[in-house]
Amino acid sequence: MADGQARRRRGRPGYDRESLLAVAVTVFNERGYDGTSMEDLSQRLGIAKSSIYHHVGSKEDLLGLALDRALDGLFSVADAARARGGPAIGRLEFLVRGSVAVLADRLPYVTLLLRARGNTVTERRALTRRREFDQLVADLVKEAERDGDIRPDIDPAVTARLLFGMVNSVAEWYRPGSPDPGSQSRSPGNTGSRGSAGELATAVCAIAFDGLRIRRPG
Amino acid sequence: MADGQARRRRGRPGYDRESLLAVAVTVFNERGYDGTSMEDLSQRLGIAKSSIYHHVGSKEDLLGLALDRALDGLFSVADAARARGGPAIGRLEFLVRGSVAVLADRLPYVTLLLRARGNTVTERRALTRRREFDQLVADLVKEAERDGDIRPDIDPAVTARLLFGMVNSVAEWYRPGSPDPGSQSRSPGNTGSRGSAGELATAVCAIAFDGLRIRRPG
DNA sequence: CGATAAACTGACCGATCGTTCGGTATGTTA
DNA sequence: TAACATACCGAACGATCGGTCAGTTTATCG
Repeated sequence: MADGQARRRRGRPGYDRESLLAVAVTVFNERGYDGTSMEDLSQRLGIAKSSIYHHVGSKEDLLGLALDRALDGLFSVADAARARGGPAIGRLEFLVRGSVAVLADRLPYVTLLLRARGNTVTERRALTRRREFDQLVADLVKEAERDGDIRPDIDPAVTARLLFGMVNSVAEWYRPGSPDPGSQSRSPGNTGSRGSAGELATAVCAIAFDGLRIRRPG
Repeated sequence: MADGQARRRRGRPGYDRESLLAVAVTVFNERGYDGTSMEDLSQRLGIAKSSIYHHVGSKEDLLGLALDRALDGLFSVADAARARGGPAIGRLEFLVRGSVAVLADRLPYVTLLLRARGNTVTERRALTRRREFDQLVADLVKEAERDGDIRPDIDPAVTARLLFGMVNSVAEWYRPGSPDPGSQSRSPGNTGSRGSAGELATAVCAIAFDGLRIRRPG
C-alpha cells in the first residue's frame, strides 16, 4: 500500500513471512489450528516442511502473528470509537460498523481469533486481549442504557454478548466479494454471502438496533 | 427420566457410555476436539487410556455420538415448529425460542456441533445435517418476509444467518444456572451469563424482533 | 565476476498420537 | 458358590507429530 509497486526483493524468490502466513491462516481456518500439521501446511505451500522454519520459529509463532493481526484491527476501531465522543449509542453503532469492517477486511485472522480455545500461552495471551475488547463493548452498552437509548429490560451484559455474537457470527459465512459500488445484495440467486462489507454492516445495525419485524401502523 | 430411581446395573461399577461421553464432551469443548488426546481424556476420567475403548470404538465415535445428540435436539424443535402451523413469523419465533432451549439443555453437545470443521467423515455427516437445519431457517425467514412480517430491505438469507448467528453465539458464554422461578437476571453483580434459558430466549427474541433501541415518541 | 542475501531441502530426532491385546478386578444373579 | 456381566489395566504397536541441522539453490548488488 505504501510504496506502490512492491519493490523486487534481494535473494531467491519465494515466500516471505507475510505471504506464508496468509496461506497458513487459510489452512488453519479450514482444518482448525490443532487439526493442521506442519506437513499439511508444507503441502499447501508447495515447499518442504523444514522450509517453513526459515520464515517462522514455530507453529505457535504462526498462530501468534495471525491473532495479533486480528486484535490490532479490533483495538484500532475501538480507539477510533472512543476518540469519536458523543453519546454512547452513537459510539456503539460506530464500533459495530467498524468491527464488521475489520472482520471483513481481515476475515481469516479474526476467524482464527474467534475460535481460539486457550490451549497454549499464545492463545491465552490473545484471549486476554480479546476479553478487554469485550469489556469495552459491555461498558459502552451499559452507558447507552443509562442514557436511556437502549431498552432497559435486558441485562446490558447479555445485550452486549448477543450483539457481538451476531457481529462475530459473520465470520462463519461471509466471503468477501464485489466491493461497494452499486452492488445490490437483493439480486436473484444471491445467497447473501457476497455483498459488500458496508451493506453487511448496515444489515447488522438494522436488525440489532431496529429489529427485524415490520412495525405496523396502529 | 423413565424409571426414576436409576436401577443398579449389573457387573463392576464405573463409567458407562453415557457418563463417559458427558465427561469427554466437556473436555472436547475445553481444548477442542483435535486438541484433546485420549491421554487427556483418560486423565480427566481417572481411568487408563485403554479403558476408554471398552465403552466406545474410537475417538471419532465419541464425537459422532455427541454431534447426533445436538442434531437430534435441533431437528426435534424444527419438527415441532413445522407441526405448529400458523404464520411463518410465529413459527420462526417458536424455532428461535426452541433452539435457545436446546442450546441451553444440551449445551456441550451443541457447542461441539457449532465448532465442527468437517475434517473427518463423522464431522462432514454432521455438517450436512446442520446445513439442512439452516436451510429450514432460511426458508422460514423468506416466507415471513413474503408475508410482510419481516423487513424487506435485507436479504432473507442474510437475515437468517445473522438471527441464528446471535442464537448460536449463546453457546460461547451461557452457563446453565438457577432455573426459571423468580430468578431476575437484572440483580446486582450478575454477569448475565447465568439467567434461566427462558429469560435468555426472551432476550434474544426481544433484540432480534424488536431491536435494542428505545423507540422515542414523536 | 565474487559477495551477499534470501529461500529451500532431505534426513533425522524424540515425543506423542490413536489403537490393540491378553489379562484382571469387582459387582449382580441364580 | 459358580456363572455371568461389566469395567478396568499395563505394555506395546506403527504412524505421525513439531522441530533441528548441515548444506544447496537462486536471486540481486557492487
